[in-house]
Amino acid sequence: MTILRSPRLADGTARGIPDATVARLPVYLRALNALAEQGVLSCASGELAEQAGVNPAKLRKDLSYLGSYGTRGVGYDVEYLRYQIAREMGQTQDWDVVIVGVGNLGSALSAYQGFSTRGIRVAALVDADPRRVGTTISDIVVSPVDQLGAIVAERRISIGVIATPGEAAQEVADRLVEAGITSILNFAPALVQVPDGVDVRKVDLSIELQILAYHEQRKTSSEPKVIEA
Amino acid sequence: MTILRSPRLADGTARGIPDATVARLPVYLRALNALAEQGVLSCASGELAEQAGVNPAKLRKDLSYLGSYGTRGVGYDVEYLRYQIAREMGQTQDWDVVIVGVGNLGSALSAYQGFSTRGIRVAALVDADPRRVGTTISDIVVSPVDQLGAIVAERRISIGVIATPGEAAQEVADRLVEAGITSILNFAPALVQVPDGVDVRKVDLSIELQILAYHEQRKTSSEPKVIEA
DNA sequence: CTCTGTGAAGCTTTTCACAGCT
DNA sequence: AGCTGTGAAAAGCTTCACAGAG
Repeated sequence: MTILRSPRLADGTARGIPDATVARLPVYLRALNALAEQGVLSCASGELAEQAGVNPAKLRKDLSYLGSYGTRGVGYDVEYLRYQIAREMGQTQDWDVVIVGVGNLGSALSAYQGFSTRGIRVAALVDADPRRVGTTISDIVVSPVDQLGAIVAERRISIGVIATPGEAAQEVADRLVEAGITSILNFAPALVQVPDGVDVRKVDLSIELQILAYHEQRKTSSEPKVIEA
Repeated sequence: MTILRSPRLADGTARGIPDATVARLPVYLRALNALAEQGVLSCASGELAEQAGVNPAKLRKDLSYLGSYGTRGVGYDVEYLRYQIAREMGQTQDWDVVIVGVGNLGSALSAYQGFSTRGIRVAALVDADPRRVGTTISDIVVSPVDQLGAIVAERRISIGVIATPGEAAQEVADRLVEAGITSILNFAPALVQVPDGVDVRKVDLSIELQILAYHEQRKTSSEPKVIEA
């Protein structure tokens, strides 16, 4: 898991945006799209921040890493800012992804409506189970794992999604890396080891619920704050 | 979105574990389970940290917020530590959750194998579409939205999962809150507003891929680092 | 000697508050 | 006057390095 960092390079365009900011830029993009749909042409940091669910100062600081795209005394041009963020995020092109594992989760991801409007295209599906190979899911024919290399090369895919059970995750990651994938989104409840230069992000569905359960427990158990004599 | 914080209370048991630590405790729990399955009875912070994919110092610091459960010169008793973390996380009980929206994602979540072993039980499914109401998914009959209050009260559910399209998210959140839910996991690509005292966590599938795409873009574009004359 | 538990240092992220542009 | 862009302060998180228990 390599997360490239270079806090602030002093060359032409400002480079090296903090991770926390990168994670929020897609949120701003969505907020700007919502405003654009409502016909809003221009907005102040406060309005955009509200749409995005962040504090206005944080929003301005985040945007300042990209450049000075606002107008003092006025605010931001919705369309212009939208384009600038999209460009910075690499969203002026579409990104093809391959999903490995077409069980319930993999199938749900293949059908997910939210991807296409965010520059993500599910380009290929792969599964190890011969009974699933050849079936069609969301208009895509499922390929066998051993064709991964060919698919990735032919379609120039650089992002892979692991949607298999935890036990298979490491082997799938190895195959993805071998096939030339350099970014992996891992939904399997397992750590995967990858060589330098390959990024991995992990989404763990149980962990999110476990964190909520923790807070839930504290809400109910800490209510009677009795001081003992 | 209320995230309760109280950095360090000086009462009996150490209270107020940092958010970052809470988010990692389930990872340690999984690592400990893996070690227990391999028959390992005791382990040092280094081994456990490796299993969990973190730095040993961070692991020890995290555990120190719970208490002193290790033995100097030796390490941690796997079973004992597992129990202590589980207790802290509220995992000595099972948590019932209700999933709203049984489209592809909701169905996948209902069938997700990883929940049961982590103390999460999908207790009810709800959908607004009358064609889905009454169908059975993963052995659970889908109920109509207007029964949410009754279901939540009867089964004493405190955690709700939103797996609807973005447009429906706010209304679903309102209904969940009205029904008495105090923790929400939101998979819909939209912000939801909730009153104080209700926790919301958000998982956004596109955003994770957009972040990977950003790093991917920089990998390829910054390769030829040519200095101009 | 080994490995934990933890102050202290270092780094990142957030928030404040205001100078400066329009 | 209004709102951005940003240094500087504050808060939070990670890592170091070592005292101290076994």
